[in-house]
Amino acid sequence: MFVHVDPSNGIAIYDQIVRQVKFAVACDALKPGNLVPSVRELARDLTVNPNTVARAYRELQADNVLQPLRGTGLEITLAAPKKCLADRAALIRSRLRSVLGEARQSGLTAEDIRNLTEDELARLEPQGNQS
Amino acid sequence: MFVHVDPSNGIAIYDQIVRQVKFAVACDALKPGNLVPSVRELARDLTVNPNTVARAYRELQADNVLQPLRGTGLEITLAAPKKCLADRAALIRSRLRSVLGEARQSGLTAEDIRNLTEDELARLEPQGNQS
Amino acid sequence: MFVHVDPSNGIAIYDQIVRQVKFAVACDALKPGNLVPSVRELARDLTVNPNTVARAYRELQADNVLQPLRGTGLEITLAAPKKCLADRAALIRSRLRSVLGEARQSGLTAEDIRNLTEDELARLEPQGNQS
Amino acid sequence: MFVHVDPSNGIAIYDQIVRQVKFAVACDALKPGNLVPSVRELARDLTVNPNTVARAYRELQADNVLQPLRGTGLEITLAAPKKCLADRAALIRSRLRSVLGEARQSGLTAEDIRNLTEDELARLEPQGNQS
DNA sequence: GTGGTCTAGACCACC
DNA sequence: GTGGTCTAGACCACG
Repeated sequence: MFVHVDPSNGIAIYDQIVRQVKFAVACDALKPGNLVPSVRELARDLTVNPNTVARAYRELQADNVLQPLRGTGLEITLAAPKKCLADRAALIRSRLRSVLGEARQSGLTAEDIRNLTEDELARLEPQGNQS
Repeated sequence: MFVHVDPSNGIAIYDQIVRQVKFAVACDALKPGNLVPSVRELARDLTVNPNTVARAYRELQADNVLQPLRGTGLEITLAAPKKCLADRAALIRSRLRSVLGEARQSGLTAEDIRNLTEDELARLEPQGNQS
Repeated sequence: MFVHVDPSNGIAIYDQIVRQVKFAVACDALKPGNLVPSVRELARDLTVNPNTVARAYRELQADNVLQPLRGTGLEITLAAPKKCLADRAALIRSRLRSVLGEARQSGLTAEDIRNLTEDELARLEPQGNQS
Repeated sequence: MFVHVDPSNGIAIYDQIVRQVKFAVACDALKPGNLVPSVRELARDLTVNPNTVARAYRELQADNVLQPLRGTGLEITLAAPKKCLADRAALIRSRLRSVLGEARQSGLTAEDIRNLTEDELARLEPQGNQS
């Protein structure tokens, strides 16, 4: 299963589902034409209210990531991978911008920030080396 | 005045006040022993309910940034500057870590991230050049 | 129900609630994962304003005793029992120290204090014999 | 001077003055017939609002610790020493009772409490050995 | 239903 | 004048 939710981490559950579906699409774990689990099935697996799953799927349809397949379920759209990758990149860029802006405001020099970044990149290398 | 709030930016008003006071302390704009504006005065200036300001000040007391002088007002504590600087640094480090982590997960190479960072730093240079 | 408040005993109502919840946790009457009564329910039971209960619960969250389950309620955290027991012990130790210090300052001998203590312990024995 | 106030320790300033005068009387540092400093003088020395000192003296008169000496000032009454000692003893007894009660409620045995008490008494011995 | 935020207005003790 | 507490009632997002 590609979704896990934590009801006590502050992020809305429906939003956790939305993000993880998008992430799975961005990673090619879900490809266009694949069916996502039914609302009831996913709700049971996550021990979550079906309304919550339905809301997540509704948002994913509004975002053109999912589309209904008449009488069958919801499938990943053709446009989804491109969209999810773009969304993710835009999100990262905006978060990076905001944290760098705050860092500068706090009096860190550009050099300080480069060093911090290298530190953190070095910590990340060993594991997720998808580059 | 060192506080401005935007009631429609998603962040709770009381929290905007908390953050800005801490920021002002971190910047030495507010020093230990200084009195912050009274609850009523700040509420009037921000056209916000006094309870909202009081809540912000209460949280700042819980964080040991403000200290009551009975019948007189609230003053910045001696420990505040150290605390606010440390908080700010820790916050930036953790946010940087999380955004870099996500960037790597999304398949960006360390080099991609360095380039993105340099782009954003270059955009920030002209203005807030406090380094 | 594990909370009773006395609006006229000098201690703020929200603080009475905070203390009693912590006490209930320290006594294992509330265990990690248990939900506390909803803000509105407890407010009704105590015939107190919901904001007052909400404030108490907010402080308990700040103290890492309660944790929100979005849309569901507030649960006792895993760390709560340890924290509440430690808090209580530390509180008692510090109060005992301060009263003994004052007693000595007032010219009571160690023996006087021992006698006073035994008197009071004897008065307490019959009732709350939880030892 | 026998009074020191800390405006930021949570206890009302007027109350700090009241307590310290009573304590000085209980210790024989102030004896019946001694004059206390004038309101203005004490207010200047403590850099405190004269109203605050006046209020403290008013309470001390109400408690029959001070009495006006026509056109001269306020003097310690004859009854003051006995009263201050008794007050202090009563206060200590009630605080001891409350902390012991809480300790028992928390599950400490009488023996635990005796040990705690001995520990704290031992810590106090070296210094204030007025017994 | 749940908690979170905000407004409005009251009363208190303290300086 | 100051902060602290409490009440009352509104609106929001979430499940």
